[in-house]
Amino acid sequence: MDLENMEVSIFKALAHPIRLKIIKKLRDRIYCVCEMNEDVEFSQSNLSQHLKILRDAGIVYSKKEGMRINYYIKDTDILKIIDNVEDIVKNSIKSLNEKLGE
Amino acid sequence: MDLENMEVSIFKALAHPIRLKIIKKLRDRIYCVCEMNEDVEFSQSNLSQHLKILRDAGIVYSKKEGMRINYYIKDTDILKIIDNVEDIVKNSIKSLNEKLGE
DNA sequence: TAACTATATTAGATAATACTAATATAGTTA
DNA sequence: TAACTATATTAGTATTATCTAATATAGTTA
Repeated sequence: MDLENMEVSIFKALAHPIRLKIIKKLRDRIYCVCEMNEDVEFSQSNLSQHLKILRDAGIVYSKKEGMRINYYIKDTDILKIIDNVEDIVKNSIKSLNEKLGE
Repeated sequence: MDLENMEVSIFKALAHPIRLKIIKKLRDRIYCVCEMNEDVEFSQSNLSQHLKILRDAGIVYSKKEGMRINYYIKDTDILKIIDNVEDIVKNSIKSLNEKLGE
């Protein structure tokens, strides 16, 4: 796979509400799959598939620890991207509100 | 649309090789649609549809200038994200090569 | 070793996205 | 005003992604 496609596959991995939520959770601390499964509205197999997509994109990795499999952010640089996109959205809403208030 | 979904729609917009290529072109200078169409392997309507997706995501905007419609990066903060993802991919390849060389 | 726990994988249905070809729009030049 | 240029939109098809349900794996405890 070439550079361009690797970049696209990272964006694809980020481009889903469930996966974005998972990454944001892992920003704060480690989670095992069972914990993630708790506060999630969809099936266990679906969560597992999303985790695989994140693993394949090189964004997270998993480690067996005791009974559980814990997930970690692999490349914390990815968090910069998340921060950036959060800022972009917040700013675009802010400037929209300013326009409406004029 | 809530914040989370706006973030996802930005990532979705970035998650396609053609659209990523368009954004990278526009990083350097303004392009009209006709120019973009030239060095592109797919149909004009397809390009137009991708441009619409980028417009709808708030990443680019278009302006009629003379006969042409020129495209611009709307929010240059988006370029930081592109830069970040390029770095992430380059670094991951670099560290992979280092591991192989050990 | 049987039952249990935690997680992953597969198969198949449904939904979303991307593509091409055809058509529409709107401004321009002959 | 007819033909032309640049771009957008629509319709239909093909491809890809997502979801659920079922099944598999592998370690653990009774």
